[in-house]
Amino acid sequence: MKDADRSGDESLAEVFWSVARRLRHLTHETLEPIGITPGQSRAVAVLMRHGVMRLSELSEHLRIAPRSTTEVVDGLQERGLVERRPDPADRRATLVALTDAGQATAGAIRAARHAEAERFFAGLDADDRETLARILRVLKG
Amino acid sequence: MKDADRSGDESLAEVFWSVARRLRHLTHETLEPIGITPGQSRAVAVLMRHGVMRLSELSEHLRIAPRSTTEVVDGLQERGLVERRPDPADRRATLVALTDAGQATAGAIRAARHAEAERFFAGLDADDRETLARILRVLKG
DNA sequence: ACGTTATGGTGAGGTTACCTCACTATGAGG
DNA sequence: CCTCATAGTGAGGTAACCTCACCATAACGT
Repeated sequence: MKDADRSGDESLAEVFWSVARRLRHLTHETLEPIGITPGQSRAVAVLMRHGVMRLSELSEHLRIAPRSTTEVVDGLQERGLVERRPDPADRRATLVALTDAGQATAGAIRAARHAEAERFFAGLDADDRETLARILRVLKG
Repeated sequence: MKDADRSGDESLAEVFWSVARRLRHLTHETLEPIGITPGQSRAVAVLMRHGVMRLSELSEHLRIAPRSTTEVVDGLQERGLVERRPDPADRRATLVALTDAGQATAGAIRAARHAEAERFFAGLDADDRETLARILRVLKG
């Protein structure tokens, strides 16, 4: 009865949220052994890809408020994964840089994320994945 | 610069979250004039579709903890959209039913949601929507 | 019929991941 | 050098979840 219902209530948006929910749980599980939150993991990925940057710049990449970025960076700094340095070009600004430990962790995260994606998208063949990517890019706006 | 970056950092999962973010904001906007939260709206939809049910049953439909359902129902009750009644068959249980106002609001929600979906999925043709639905159902697990 | 165990709902309190507002220090333009 | 803008952060708030403990009631085993 429950299982029958569970496919019952669903508009496209509803299904989307079901999937989001599953992905969120999976991500949480994946990241927990590494001792990092999803938000922190995103920040590490950005820093890995683009290198040292200002806090404000990081918040643009993450698309969250600057104040929220402060918190993410605080968390990473506590874990010794990033460091703050003064920006020599602007004494108001703070640069955020991955430490060596941070770069090592970034590798671990990448591997874990990759494995997670494999598990999550296991039901889809290459065509479906590509189609999904295309459609999502449209919806991203 | 921002816009260029915004297409930069993205695995399939990242894009998925971007879309989720956009949908969340849009939904919030849609529901705000009606004075209802997204969670409450989901509950109303379930009640509209399946009629009177126990709180515990509602929490299964919503896939949230029973305690959380209590809160959603509290909110709806405050707004006069649902009422609680004792279950004649089990004195421990509480039935949740839409009031007349609740049913009227459900109609308004449906219309608003529909318009929202139109806006959100505007970039997709019928084929793409169907494909997306199929893929998401797979990912839902 | 009666003690044990399970279930339905909720109080209390916590978490996560965001937010806004106000403030300080600094920079930049007229 | 005075005014206005910008970078980061303290303080405090919110939404939507969660667990744990508890009470009332029900269901079961003997």
